[in-house]
Amino acid sequence: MYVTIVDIANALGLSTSTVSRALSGDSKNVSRETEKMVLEAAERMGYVRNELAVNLRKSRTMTVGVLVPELSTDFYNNFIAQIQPELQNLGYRIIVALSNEDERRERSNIGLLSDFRVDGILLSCCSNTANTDILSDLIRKKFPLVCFDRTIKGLGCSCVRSDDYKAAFFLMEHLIYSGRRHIAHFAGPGHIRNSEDRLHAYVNTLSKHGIPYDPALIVQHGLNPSDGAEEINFLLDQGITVDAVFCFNEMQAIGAADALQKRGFRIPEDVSVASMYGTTVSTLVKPAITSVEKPVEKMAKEAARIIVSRIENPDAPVEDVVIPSQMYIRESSDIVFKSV
Amino acid sequence: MYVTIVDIANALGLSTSTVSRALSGDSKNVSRETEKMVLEAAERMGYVRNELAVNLRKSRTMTVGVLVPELSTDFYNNFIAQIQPELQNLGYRIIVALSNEDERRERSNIGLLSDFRVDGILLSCCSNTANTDILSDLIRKKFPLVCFDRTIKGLGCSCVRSDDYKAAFFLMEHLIYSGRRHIAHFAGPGHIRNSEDRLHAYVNTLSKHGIPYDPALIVQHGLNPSDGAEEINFLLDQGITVDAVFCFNEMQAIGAADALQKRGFRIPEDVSVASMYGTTVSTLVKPAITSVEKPVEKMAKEAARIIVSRIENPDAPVEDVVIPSQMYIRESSDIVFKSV
DNA sequence: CCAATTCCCGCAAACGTTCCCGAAAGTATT
DNA sequence: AATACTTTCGGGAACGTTTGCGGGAATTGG
Repeated sequence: MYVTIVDIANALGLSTSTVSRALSGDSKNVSRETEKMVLEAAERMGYVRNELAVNLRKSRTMTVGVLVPELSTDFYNNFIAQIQPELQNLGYRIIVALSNEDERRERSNIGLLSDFRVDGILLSCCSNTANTDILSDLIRKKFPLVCFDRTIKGLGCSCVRSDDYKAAFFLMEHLIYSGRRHIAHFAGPGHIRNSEDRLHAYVNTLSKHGIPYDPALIVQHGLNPSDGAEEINFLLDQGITVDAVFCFNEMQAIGAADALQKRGFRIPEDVSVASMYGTTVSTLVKPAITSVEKPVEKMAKEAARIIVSRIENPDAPVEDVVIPSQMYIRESSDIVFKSV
Repeated sequence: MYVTIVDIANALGLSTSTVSRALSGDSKNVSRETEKMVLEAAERMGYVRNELAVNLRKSRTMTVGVLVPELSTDFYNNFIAQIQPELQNLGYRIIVALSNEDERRERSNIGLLSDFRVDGILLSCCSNTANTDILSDLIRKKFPLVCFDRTIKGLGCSCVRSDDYKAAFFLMEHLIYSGRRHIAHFAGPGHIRNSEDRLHAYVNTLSKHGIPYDPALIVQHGLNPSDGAEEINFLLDQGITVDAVFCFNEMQAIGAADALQKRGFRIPEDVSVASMYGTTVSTLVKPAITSVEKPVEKMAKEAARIIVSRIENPDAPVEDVVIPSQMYIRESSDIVFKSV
């Protein structure tokens, strides 16, 4: 079906070695003329090189697997869109696998990727990844693994993440400076580092500004708009006073804002809403949601750099790069603007 | 680095053939005991089978390439999320490549996928795909290729798409039945079938209802919110009367709605806005945008079925399945509701 | 007890490359 | 003119697996 270097060699009366060398541009081991001849024949005969055989021989695939929990968030598909050309420039292709926030599928995907002999894996674990045995196994074997965005504590692998703590801190200070005292926090899934960082920031910012910390204001439920609505209603139904909501993600914030408006609250006059890591959706919605944005391009660049450095040198030092985010104050919390 | 069947064979004093057979469950050529022995040894020694070698030997990769123009739209990432388990059930894995709406990258990605010897390609071409020579080449070679969503006319390959014509038709009738006569159309990129179908539906629905067709009401610009805003402003600045906007996509519609409101128009009282193929964003925005929704799961199911049928039988008949969509009337055009 | 099956298993070739090694010829150095 | 080096090429093993073929041992039937 396909034409191989053997066919070319036969057609030209050369050996496969020479053809192989000509094709891979090993110019100092093959004469100008034969090289040209081979290249032309290859073109004419419609040769496409079989990467399978190359990889088998070289035991490298020049491929990195990107394993993400989902693709529906802007962050992940932007990240993938950014990292692909980045790695392509470095000579690597990517293969994307997704776990749909299901730990079992995450495990099976890791198996799939290593079956495929990818040279490295870029991982953002799913929200309920509990047992990290396969991961530590990979790391022990010095397999190039780098975590991004959602990282796991105590796993001795390189990771690139945004500075959740600082971002959450600034967001909280913004709310506090605009006069809010009863700030609810809709938390994220328990064990991933991001949730913890944000929660710590929440607590610490309150204490820094001498605002009493009330555990009842922290709700942990889900990540969708409907969850956000439920969470705010849960608080209000108990008669708890809330003048600001600090959400784990954009979707929660949108749902909460909607529910608040339905109950007659004005945003931001009565209640401010802010969220971590908004995307374009935050700007399209009314009111537009105040949020911090993750520096996707930078994260992709760093992740690409680190993974190939690990691939090319398994003993490269473990890196933990954190990349600062940018806050965008929008209508949902822009009290100063409104009061002017 | 990795343990192979040779290692297992040596450790057990067997031949590689036997080990291979035991591992691949060829139970009638290997005794119960040896099979058990091999399986245990494999487990114990941490054997993972090298798919590269398998594929080289079998000249199959059990992989289908999914080539999409982008990942940021809900449709594409949903499609991928849906098709992955679908194909996994059929024994295939997927590798995702994206062209970023760039024809050159599309071409190079097709090269990449065929280098990789994927068994088939699922393609949604990018908006400016002009020369289809490589595609017809693939088809001529009986390479399993199926187009989805964005299809190209005259290419003799199987495709699965939604019924753009009918969907656009119903959307238009909905606008007309609610009393609209000056309906603008924000068109899509020229040569892809979808744009054409929608435009035809636009024209035909008007004529069916005896509404004069005014070319000035058709604008073709871009696909983003800002484009939608520009397009509506372009019309209004000329003094053209518009009482409804029929958009190619959701983002245009959101931008247009926003621009209309900024100019003091009420939606839907003064102007209705409707769009093809909205996603959850359409429901989050205010006003929520009336749209038709693509049946992603069904499309993914069909695409999976067709591609493997072609892989397993290259002479399978060419199929062109169209899948009906569902209209959701939302605030942006819900005049009946408002007037009651 | 012999012939015909059946059951296991090993041998070796094959998939399409790459790359080490050596051969032959030419070129430069002494 | 002998030596050393360079250039160009072919031979052949190797990557890890599958699989057709053949053969010896065990089982069966008469």
